[in-house]
Amino acid sequence: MVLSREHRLRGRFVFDRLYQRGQRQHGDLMVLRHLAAQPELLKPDPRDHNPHSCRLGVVVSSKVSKRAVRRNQLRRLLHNHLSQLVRSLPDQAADRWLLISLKPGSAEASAEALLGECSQLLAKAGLRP
RNA sequence: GAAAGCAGGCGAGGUGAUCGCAAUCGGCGUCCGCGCCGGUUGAGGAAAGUCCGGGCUCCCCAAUGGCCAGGCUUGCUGGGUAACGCCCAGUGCGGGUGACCGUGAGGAGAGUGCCACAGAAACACACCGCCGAUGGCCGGUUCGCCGGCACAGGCAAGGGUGCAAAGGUGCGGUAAGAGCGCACCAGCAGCAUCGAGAGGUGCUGGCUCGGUAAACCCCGGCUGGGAGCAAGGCCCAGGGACAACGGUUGGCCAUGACACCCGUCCCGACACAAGCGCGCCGCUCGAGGCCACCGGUAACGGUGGUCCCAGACAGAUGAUCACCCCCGCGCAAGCGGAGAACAGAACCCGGCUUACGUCCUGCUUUCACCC
RNA sequence: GCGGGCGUAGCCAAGUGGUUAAGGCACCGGAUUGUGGUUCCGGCAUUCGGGGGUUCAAGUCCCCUCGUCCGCC
Repeated sequence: MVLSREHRLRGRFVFDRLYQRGQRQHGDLMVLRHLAAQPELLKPDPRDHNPHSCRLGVVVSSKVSKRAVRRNQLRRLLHNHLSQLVRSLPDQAADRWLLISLKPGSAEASAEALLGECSQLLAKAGLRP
């Protein structure tokens, strides 16, 4: 299951704002940045109907892995996980922006470790199942 | 049967279901922004490395032609191609028992440079050595000459050095020797002949020339230069008013022709910051794929038919389940296992290189065994 | 997309085609000392990232490749 359009972070200004002002939760494998939603910064798209929905993003730089296939796998794994989480917690997640950046070394970690740490960081940020 | 060589194909098996993503088509609805429903399509042989060649776009050389400079791993011959440093066929050389494979393969007889150590000498020679026929000296003499010395001189066979010592081996020849003569081999030149050519074969000749050009270089060949889709174009928001922007990347000649400044209203999402388009096009139909026939040894070409096959912009192509297919165990029911590896489009093609690899197919060689 | 550099011992590194590839730190052994440090002497068995080629000879020249760092739009 891939993130749908209304749950994706889109536009350069959105990412600039998250990097500058987002609150950070650090883990061993990744960094979580989160922020209250500011819908006016989103890249306008007429097909996007819910500006207040939860917005998610996953960043996997080429320092994580030099091979694009591995980066795609990591992105899909986390997208799947986050997509299910957003569905299970619609109320807590509304009006939140979340950005996960993987650190170098996470390419060798197992799927369980990555998803476990992801849930842990989300809990620190206030998102508990 | 084993080992090996070559050529070629394939590379997320098939069907269905559920939840999702991207593009597109149709229908319905619409507040004209879009929504819903249904259909279709959705990574690769290397998409990679970026090592070459192009297409396309803009800038510069005014344009066209030419010359020079510069550049080029361009370098046997003939062909293929839009082009190539690629491909095909052949020649020579090298390797392998063989099938077959490799090949940067012009010139050292234009010039310059280098050839460490060793060695006498590395475009030039005599250390050890051989001889001393001819001269010279000494002795003898039957006055013909003989013996000795190694002074002049001759030689480069043998030894030694080295990657390499100037044709090799053998016989003759000689004072000793030497292509000095001869036979064979290798090389060179000329002639004849075969071939489209690189070259092959044969005959004759005089006997002879170190290596290195992936050292500089010479010769032949090719070539306008530069930037790259973040190219570039369009729309407008806006900006500037004698400033801004452009005149960026070789020279010369035909030709009067590159300037002591020139041109134009200009720039344009670029203009101090803030703010203002996270705009549109380019963007996928192409030297295109597949099939058949014809020409060609082949690379490839021609004709006809047929198909439309990713176009994102924080960037899609994913997850789960069931059955069938395959393998192992088992009489069977059934149980267990594998479907991988290398790897992810970003303007597009043709090559090369590298990574990976299972399965399959065909042909051939060598060895062993049987008939 | 375009372009550039680097790779030599555990670390930092020098190296006009020609002996056995400088040097420093570290490490090891020995000497000196009652012991340790300092000092002195000796050592470090380095496929010069990997493969292939040219050459009599390659760390050096040529080609391919791997890793790594960086620049510009």
